[in-house]
Amino acid sequence: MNQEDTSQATRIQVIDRAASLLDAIARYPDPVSLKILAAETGLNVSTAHRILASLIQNRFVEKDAASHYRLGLRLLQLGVRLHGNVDVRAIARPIMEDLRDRFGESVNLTIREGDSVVYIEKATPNRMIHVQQLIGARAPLHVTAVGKLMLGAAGEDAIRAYAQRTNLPAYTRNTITTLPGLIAECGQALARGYALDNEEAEMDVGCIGVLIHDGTGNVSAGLSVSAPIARRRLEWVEDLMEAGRTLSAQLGYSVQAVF
Amino acid sequence: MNQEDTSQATRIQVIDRAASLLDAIARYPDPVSLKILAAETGLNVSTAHRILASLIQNRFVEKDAASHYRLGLRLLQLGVRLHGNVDVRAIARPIMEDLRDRFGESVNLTIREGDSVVYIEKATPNRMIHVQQLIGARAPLHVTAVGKLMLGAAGEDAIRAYAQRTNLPAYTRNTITTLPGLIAECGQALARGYALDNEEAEMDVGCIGVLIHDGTGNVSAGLSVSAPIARRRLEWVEDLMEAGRTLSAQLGYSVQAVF
DNA sequence: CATATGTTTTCATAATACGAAAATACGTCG
DNA sequence: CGACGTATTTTCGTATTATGAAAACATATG
Repeated sequence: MNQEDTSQATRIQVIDRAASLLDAIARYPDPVSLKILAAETGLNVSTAHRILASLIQNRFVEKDAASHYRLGLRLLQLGVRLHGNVDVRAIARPIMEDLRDRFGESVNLTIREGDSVVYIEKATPNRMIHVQQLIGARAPLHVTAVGKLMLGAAGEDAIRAYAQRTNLPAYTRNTITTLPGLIAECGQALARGYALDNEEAEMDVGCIGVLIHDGTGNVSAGLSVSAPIARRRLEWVEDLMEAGRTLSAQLGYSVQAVF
Repeated sequence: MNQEDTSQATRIQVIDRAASLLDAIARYPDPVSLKILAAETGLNVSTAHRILASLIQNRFVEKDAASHYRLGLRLLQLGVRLHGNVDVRAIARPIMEDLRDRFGESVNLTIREGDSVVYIEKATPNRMIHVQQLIGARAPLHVTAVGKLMLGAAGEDAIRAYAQRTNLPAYTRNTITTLPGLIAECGQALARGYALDNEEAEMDVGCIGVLIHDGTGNVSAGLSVSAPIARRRLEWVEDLMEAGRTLSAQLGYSVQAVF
């Protein structure tokens, strides 16, 4: 009598519903009415109302004078406390700002989650035209510079498994969609220490990415510059790699292991 | 048979429990075991396990190889999309960084929530010793510079009600704990356009704060510098007020209304 | 003022989340 | 290596809990 369960495990209905309400609210830039939220989530109005009331009590949601709902501050409070990443972000910020000023382009910090990279921090320049990435946004590994490095670091078997799972969907006509092509690209990128994204995620956008390692030697994040393809300069590679080394060092990474 | 309900309204058990699990996880800097989480929240292990599994499916929580739990990226994703405040933060950041460089001290952006101010953005200097405020942290209105301005802007009746509700708890020996004292202080602060905090929240910490207004003329946030009291300079007041005016203007506030 | 539209509350009911206990996994020490 | 202690995960009958239809209430609209 229920819809197919996305992942077969035992789900908790209310939590799934609460999550979809939060998503629905997030989708709108302005506070949203109960009516709309109920419609968007397919919930009965009274159910939606009750769940929202509970979310309000827990400060995940706020309600304004007109009974319109918006996200609550508890989310911010929890969001900035994300394990470990909080350190990377704090440490990375000055470095990112420096790069942004040097290049005059957007600099992003990403981490891997599943088969995606997630943007966790950004520094954007004051130019009219620059590449904008929303914090929390995601992109598949094989269409981003940092993602390809992460795949390379994960090894050939992992790349095969990734390709199998995702089928390497194309985002632009430059997206790498063949397994041999991806393996070659990731390996090469890893070997030279940086990766390029030549309009593979979006036309007219080019990136350069490097990996960040933490104290235990694991890949903990990725640092990248994104620019309109015509403005991207390969001269940035050196600065970017240097910044990556600095950041990794500040996280306790020592390069010795390589030799 | 149940515990007293904190707020008499109809609560949803699972959501309350999920929220307290999230809080428990947030309390620890490192990933936490199920055992501990169950103990902290007073939940049955199997219940905690089930709820956590659901939170994981919804990406609010992650589980590492050792079955230890940490906060998930969905929180970040949602946290940065907070209505409206997202604008203030984005617009304020460069201004805050400028002030930080000018003063060499921590600059904070706060908003009011209930009887507290909540820190929503900060810019910290590179000095060894500086005042640290965690984003999402809270402080009562009457012990902070910005809070006193907000009280002043809310009017004398509101101050009375606030005093009644909170009883004006003392945080240091400088905290204002009398109603007449608070009314006088808030009124004066509002009139001159800035407020001081002279070690009222924490000994050795002094602040200067100003209000930020949005396009509709409402108080939307507060901007403040925090410094070790010995380093705080009243000369900063002008710069800070100017920054506040700039920020308010960028949010669409026009001063004309005052006259 | 009447009508329409949206929000909030109520309440009987069925479905849902509960938790004790069993099963499984993981270490650790003799 | 095997046996014991500890933590995690799964199972399953049951009672509690969340559900949603409908009624009451609030707010806009013509």
